[in-house]
Amino acid sequence: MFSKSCEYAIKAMIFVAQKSKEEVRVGIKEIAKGTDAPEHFMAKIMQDLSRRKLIHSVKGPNGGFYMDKGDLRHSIASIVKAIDGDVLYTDCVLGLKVCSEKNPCPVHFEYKEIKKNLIKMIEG
Amino acid sequence: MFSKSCEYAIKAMIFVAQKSKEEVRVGIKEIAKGTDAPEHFMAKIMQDLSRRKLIHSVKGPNGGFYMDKGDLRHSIASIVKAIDGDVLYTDCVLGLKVCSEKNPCPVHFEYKEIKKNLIKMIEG
DNA sequence: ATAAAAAAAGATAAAAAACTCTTTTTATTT
DNA sequence: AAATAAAAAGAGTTTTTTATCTTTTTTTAT
Repeated sequence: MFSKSCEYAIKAMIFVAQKSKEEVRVGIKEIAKGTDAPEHFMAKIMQDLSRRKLIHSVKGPNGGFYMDKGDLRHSIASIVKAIDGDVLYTDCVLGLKVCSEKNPCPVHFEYKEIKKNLIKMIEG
Repeated sequence: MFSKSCEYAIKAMIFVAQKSKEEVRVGIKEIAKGTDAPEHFMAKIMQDLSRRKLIHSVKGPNGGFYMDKGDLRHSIASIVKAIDGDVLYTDCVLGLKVCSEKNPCPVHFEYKEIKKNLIKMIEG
């Protein structure tokens, strides 16, 4: 459903969110350990999330990642969009290039409902 | 959601199913063309499907792939299971290793319903 | 200055996708 | 029957993508 990167990103955001409630900044090592993800891979993902303003970071000693009030309001959907793009929103489940209301794939209309729920889920 | 192989497999099965209604056997080339998939990659997938008895094949001149009455009754689910295994059935959407009723991920219960519908969709 | 941290760039490894070549089977032709 | 050719089956290689690791740079508190 989601890429590895995206799964790690979601885990990391949840992890940092919890720490941020305690007003604590967390370093990449701690995040990697707390989500059992490979440290350097996670580092790259955190950079992405920070570049896309889903999370805050401060460099230097005592630095680390944290989320402010605004960041905490972000949905899982915004993480997914940031990392995987919006394929979930736009693409046919069966991967057909031509799949639309007028030219539907065999599961088009059934999936339409499911997709709606999926989106509701990650935006909730 | 599904792997490329799986998407191709589904397309191929639909393609062959249509032809089989006309009592026609189709060769790998025709299948590849009809689904715009790479021919040799598709060949491998068709071998898989045939090995797993989801489709029939005959070698030699005028040979090709076809589906009998029984094959036509197969659901998309059986194709997915044959190619991708049953990750869809068993794994956590967020990819958590520990995710269960007792130890649920943040979307566990919401996804539970969605998964039910997804399964209904591909088994229908 | 020093050291601790993230940011950035780029290399390597693993997995998935795509391709090539060889073998086996079998209907058709001679 | 034997030879031929058409097709799938199978084994193995290359390419592409995704995931992971390494090294260097920048920032900043001490």
